[in-house]
Amino acid sequence: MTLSSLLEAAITGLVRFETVMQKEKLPRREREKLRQRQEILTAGLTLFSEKGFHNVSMHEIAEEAEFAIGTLYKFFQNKEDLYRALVLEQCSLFAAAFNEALEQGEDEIEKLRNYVRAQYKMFRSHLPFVRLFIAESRGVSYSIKAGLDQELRARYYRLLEKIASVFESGIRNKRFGNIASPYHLAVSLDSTIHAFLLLCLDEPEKHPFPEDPDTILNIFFQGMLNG
Amino acid sequence: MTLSSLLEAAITGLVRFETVMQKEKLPRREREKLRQRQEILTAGLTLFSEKGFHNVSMHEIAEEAEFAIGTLYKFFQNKEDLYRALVLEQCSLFAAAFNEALEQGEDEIEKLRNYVRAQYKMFRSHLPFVRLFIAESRGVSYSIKAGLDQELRARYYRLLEKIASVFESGIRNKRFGNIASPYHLAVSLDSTIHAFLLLCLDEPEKHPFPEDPDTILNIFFQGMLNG
DNA sequence: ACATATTATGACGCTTAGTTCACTTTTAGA
DNA sequence: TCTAAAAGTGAACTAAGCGTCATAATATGT
Repeated sequence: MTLSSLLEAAITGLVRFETVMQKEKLPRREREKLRQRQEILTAGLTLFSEKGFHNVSMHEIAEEAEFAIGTLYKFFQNKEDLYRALVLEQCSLFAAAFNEALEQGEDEIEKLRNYVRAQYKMFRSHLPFVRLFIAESRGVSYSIKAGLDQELRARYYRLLEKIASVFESGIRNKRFGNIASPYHLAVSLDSTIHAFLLLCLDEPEKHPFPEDPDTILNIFFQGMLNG
Repeated sequence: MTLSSLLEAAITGLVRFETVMQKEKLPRREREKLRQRQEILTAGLTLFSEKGFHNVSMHEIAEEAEFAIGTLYKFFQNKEDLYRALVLEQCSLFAAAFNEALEQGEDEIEKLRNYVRAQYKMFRSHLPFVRLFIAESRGVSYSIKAGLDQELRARYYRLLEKIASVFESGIRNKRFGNIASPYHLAVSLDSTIHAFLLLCLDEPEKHPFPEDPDTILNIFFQGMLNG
């Protein structure tokens, strides 16, 4: 397995990056390179999340990562390439966590609870990336969007389908009432979770994220219409 | 009433811009200036929404608006100032429409229906701005964020409070069950509407926005838990 | 019609930042 | 130890675009 195919796999979301780094027995030099690459990405993440894509220069990233500018260009074709790699890698972590959560759990309700928990957990443990992503995953550059947004959007739709399939299965076996299309329910649940996380990001003490996932889920589980 | 105070009012969202332009009897030259200003803003909106803040130059805006660059600087201190004015003006239109919607309607349910309808209506009639806002309201530049984001966030929180008050009143007079805090319900409803609109923006034929507002509202009105 | 004030213009200066590449340093094998 | 290849470096090149300001055009009042 070559370095580039490993990177490819990591980027595609098949393998977690850490796993790649630890498990595979690459020649020492290759492992070293991979670690350096990672350090550059980390520096980039830090800076991008603090100041935004357009307000961070390659010089800054180089300085933060303690490399010369030229070195960055040994790893990444250009600034966009670096950014793209960074975002895709992080997104893969998120995707893996969410997919896993939706597969764990006895019944549909438990799967959904796990999903809410996973969102919160990833959110908390990856704040810089969350900030970066929320801030400008969509607005960075229309040329980046072309390559990156498409891939990410496709992934997001896949995730929505997966959530929808949980609702669908719950409706099929009568655990849930058939109050709306599974897809609509998925969209609604997911956006609600995000909204709560966003508010929490803004002012954690004013809008704390509910510890109990049912605080959110009950909005969907219990109807509010009387009479 | 001076020009600047009128602009101030328009920006603060107290008066619609068109109203300002038509009703008030300003000296001819002043009205002319206002129209020119508006033309520049429109040019800016078009370009920003197509290419994003950082990929549009002042030269381009000048060309699109058919003015010389220097002229833009007679109206706006700099590029950020222009952008800020643009966003605030558009946001005021949205705020006015949403607030009005939430005030019209016999009961709480009708108010919420009106709100959903208003969101869709504004969305459809202001697509360029929607695109711009979604794409990079947050990621433009951290210096803009400071001034603009704060103001807009405050407005958004006010809107959420207003939606929450509708839920609260509905719960108080027993029309709604007390299944979650009014604020949580507001957050959830609003984010759901946005999510639907967003999907619709991406692929209108695949994710059409539901004509009937109850398609969305029923997710909240009718609980889905059986047994 | 003329003079003066106001407004519009766009070539140019200056800064910033992405990228390159000739050179230095390090590594690895003979 | 020596040498060739690989990796690392950062000064310098280049491009882009913001904002200025001296000048031209236009409007206003006499």
